[in-house]
Amino acid sequence: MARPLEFDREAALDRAMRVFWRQGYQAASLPDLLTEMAISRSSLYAAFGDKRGLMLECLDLFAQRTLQILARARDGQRPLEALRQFFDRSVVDPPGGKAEWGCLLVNTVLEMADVDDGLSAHAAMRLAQVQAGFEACLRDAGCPPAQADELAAFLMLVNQGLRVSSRRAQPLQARRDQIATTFRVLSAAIPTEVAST
Amino acid sequence: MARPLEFDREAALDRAMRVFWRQGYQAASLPDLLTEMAISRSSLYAAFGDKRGLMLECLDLFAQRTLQILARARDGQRPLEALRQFFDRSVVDPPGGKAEWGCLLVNTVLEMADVDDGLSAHAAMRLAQVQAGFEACLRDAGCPPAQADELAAFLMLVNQGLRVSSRRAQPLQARRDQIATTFRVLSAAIPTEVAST
DNA sequence: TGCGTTCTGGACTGATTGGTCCAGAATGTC
DNA sequence: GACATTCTGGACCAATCAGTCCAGAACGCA
Repeated sequence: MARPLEFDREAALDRAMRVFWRQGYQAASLPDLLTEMAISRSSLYAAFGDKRGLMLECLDLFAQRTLQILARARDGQRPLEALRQFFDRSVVDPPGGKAEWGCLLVNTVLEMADVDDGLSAHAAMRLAQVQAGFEACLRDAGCPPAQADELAAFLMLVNQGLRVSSRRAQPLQARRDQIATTFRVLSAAIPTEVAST
Repeated sequence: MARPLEFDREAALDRAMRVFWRQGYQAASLPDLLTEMAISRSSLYAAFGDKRGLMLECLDLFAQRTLQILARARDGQRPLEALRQFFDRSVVDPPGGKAEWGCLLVNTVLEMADVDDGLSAHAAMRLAQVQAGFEACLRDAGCPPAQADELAAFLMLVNQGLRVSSRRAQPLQARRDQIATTFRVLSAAIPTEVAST
């Protein structure tokens, strides 16, 4: 054995994720990535395979962090309040990035559909996991399964829409208003015993 | 004067729009565009300037058609029913394209943000016009101005979310369900005199 | 200290990109 | 029919892309 470590793989992956998040997959060139990650070409290929492999790991990392946000919000919080907090956090101060970059998963689903179906589908799959998180949260709130499924799909719709709004250079307040409207509209539509749980 | 016409500019623009719509701006290569448009390189540059100029015209064309759909739906229809019809149509059989391609404006806003801010902003501006169309429709339904503004923003949120869902390979029925949920939730939240107008 | 292994910087490659250019074909006018 | 003008196909260009490769540096072990 010799020369045991190379660089901080985790930190480099985090940096790469930020580049893909901000610029998208295609526009993120190797030089862009290498500069931000502060490693050399050979190191990248040795550690992550190729650009596509790096992207897959970034998608997984982003999804994992998103699920963490949701999990933390659920901790000791009324389920519906947890969901609202999740949206607020995503749109105001996402950890490790800027709200104006939207959501890496949503960005990738759109950008890579019909370009690299595998990448798009992978992002879509992770998005489905987040939706499952919404559903679990609604069940906790006492929603019957059928309604939890329906409303989770609706919340994912709103999540996707918000992430698009985030990239439209709309003022922060406009996005806050959209969240407020969503939950006002939502709480008017679900049984009161759920809304207040 | 000599050699008066060259090719059908309008038809070529329509073909180009489909390529950008399906593949996105960056992934649509000049060869891709030229093949689909069935013209030569020189003709494209003579008629549209460059790839970016062509894209700008495609965005305008897409926006114009989207507004037409909304206008036609409003014609002799209860305003709220017109909106529902607009969403159904967009998600089921958009004219000149496939629902699975989502919305060219939404796709472009996301793809080109932080890559070509001008293009992204142009798409966002057209999207704002569509939102203004929603607002006008709600006013027709008797919404007070403040509420029309708020709900139009909410409907745009749903529109954006639906267009993302369209690219997630979700079955058509799932998207239909999301529309149904949206309007069920929506009609529970607005004054009954508006909902029934 | 010296060996063996692993990592790394940078040169290199072939393919593809958007864009330019020009010779020649096509057409309306006289 | 000849000219002037416009359009078009395809060769061409520089720049950039992702990915490969190798010589040498860096380190652990003995």
